[in-house]
Amino acid sequence: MDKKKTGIRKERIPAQKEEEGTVRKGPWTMEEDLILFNYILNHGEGLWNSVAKASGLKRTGKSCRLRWLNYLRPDVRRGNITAEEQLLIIQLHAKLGNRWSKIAKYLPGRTDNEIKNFWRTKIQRHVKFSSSVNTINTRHCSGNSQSSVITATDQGSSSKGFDMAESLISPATTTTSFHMMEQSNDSYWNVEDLWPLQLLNGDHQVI
DNA sequence: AAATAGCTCAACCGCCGCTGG
DNA sequence: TCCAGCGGCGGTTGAGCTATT
Repeated sequence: MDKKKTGIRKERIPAQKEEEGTVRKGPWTMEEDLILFNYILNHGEGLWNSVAKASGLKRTGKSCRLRWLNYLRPDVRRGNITAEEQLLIIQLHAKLGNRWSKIAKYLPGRTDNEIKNFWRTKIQRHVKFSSSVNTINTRHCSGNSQSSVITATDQGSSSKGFDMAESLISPATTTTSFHMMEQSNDSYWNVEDLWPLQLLNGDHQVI
């Protein structure tokens, strides 16, 4: 979305006093990204609590891990989920259910968060819409959570998932439901932007 | 032009499983 | 065996954006 071009999002939580020991929450700043990026480049992934402490970021280890995995990782791909990927997601979801991290493993460069968001915003809405219009037969698809429409409780349901995948990827639906996939690939600052900056080796200098 | 409804997605929360002491 | 710490995961939230009225 273009919102990403507009700069850093407003703090979700009102700017906290930067007291010693307080944990920062909300959107990451470019400076924080750079620090984390440099740190992981130099020390590698893992031991996230140590990363959080040693890097000087006032973030939790979890937050650092999430930021790295979902955004900073060099191999992360953003936006433009292809029709093939959509099909794969649908098929895998039919097999695996809401195992987003498992599904993500089959989609190199895609994060579980991205797939989860994709499913919720695109597929689930589509299914809801379709079921209300076409009364899709979902008798065999039992829900296992509030947010799940199709699940893998029935391991033999993969073919059903495939049926739905075909229906979703059909040209008609592709042009209607999926044309909104044309989203921008950029963000506030691209990860690529951090590569030259990492030469600064984490001295917090931001151009 | 303004209001508002709808959509997207980054980030948080809470739970669970694993591991080491 | 129990417990604490940690990482990983799935669900949820809400800010910011776009589209529509």
